Amino acid sequence: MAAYVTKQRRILQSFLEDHPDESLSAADIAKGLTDQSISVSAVYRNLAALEEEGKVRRVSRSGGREIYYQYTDTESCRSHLHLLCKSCGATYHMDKADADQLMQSLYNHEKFALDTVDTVLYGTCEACQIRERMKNKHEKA
Amino acid sequence: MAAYVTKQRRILQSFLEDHPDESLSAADIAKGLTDQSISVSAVYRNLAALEEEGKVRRVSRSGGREIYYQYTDTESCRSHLHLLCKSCGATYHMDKADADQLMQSLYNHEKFALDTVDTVLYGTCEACQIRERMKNKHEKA
DNA sequence: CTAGTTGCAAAGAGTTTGCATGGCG
DNA sequence: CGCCATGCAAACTCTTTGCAACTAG
Repeated sequence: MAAYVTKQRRILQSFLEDHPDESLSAADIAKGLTDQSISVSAVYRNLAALEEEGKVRRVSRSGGREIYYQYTDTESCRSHLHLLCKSCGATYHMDKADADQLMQSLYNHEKFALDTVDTVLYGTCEACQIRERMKNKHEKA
Repeated sequence: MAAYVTKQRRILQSFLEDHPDESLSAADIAKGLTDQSISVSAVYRNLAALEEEGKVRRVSRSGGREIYYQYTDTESCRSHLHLLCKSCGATYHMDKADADQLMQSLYNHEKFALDTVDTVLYGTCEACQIRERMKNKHEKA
């Protein structure tokens, strides 16, 4: 699958490493990589490869209208539930105990087996809540 | 927005009413409506209108690769967290108390304000878990 | 050397849109 | 009657693919 470590792959991966846990669209990535020698097709192909390797996670917002790629360096990530801020696109890890409790209650009450890889919880992170509160205040004034 | 109640709109809505809480792709819907007088564009346009009205919810699976529409008759739905079975596509409502507790812990521990409209929890429902267990048993045998 | 990878451009899938016609109220 | 919605086909966006040239190992 990832037999060769090509120049293009290194370019992409190093770009992603500079933006860990951010939500990047394919266009964002392509834009960040203009003037570096990598083609759009290579971006897509390597993104797909990295996704299979588990280093890149594909998420979507607003029911699939927007698609983002997120690079995650750490290995520990796969078992965590992820929180995605709709405002800034940053990803957070949910507290392990909370996640376990959620899975327990889901299983106990609805017999639903939660998939931690596919599930992403959307909302607003603390920084963005504050920012939005300030914006609202200004608008009202 | 939904000024006129046209024949096509009635066709679509009645089809959706026959498939409540199911995950239907645009193609599924179009297929189910061939030989009825409604065009693809009308399907898309009315789907978008129904979504704005809150009667249809757009969800996606596998990071936006697949997009589904779900019809929800009830009004009470908007405040619920939804569980989506990756296997059969059915939607379930999460127990209100569990949802509240989840939102509380998220807020207390990571100051994260969960958005119940955008968030969908993926996993496997009870029926599909049983079905998959049986399948595995047969494959091993 | 030889198989995986690249770039390009063409092909595809899925969805949206412009415009003339038709239908709801 | 006037405005909204429809159907059709063309346009669009995003992504994938075929193929010859290239390059890592």
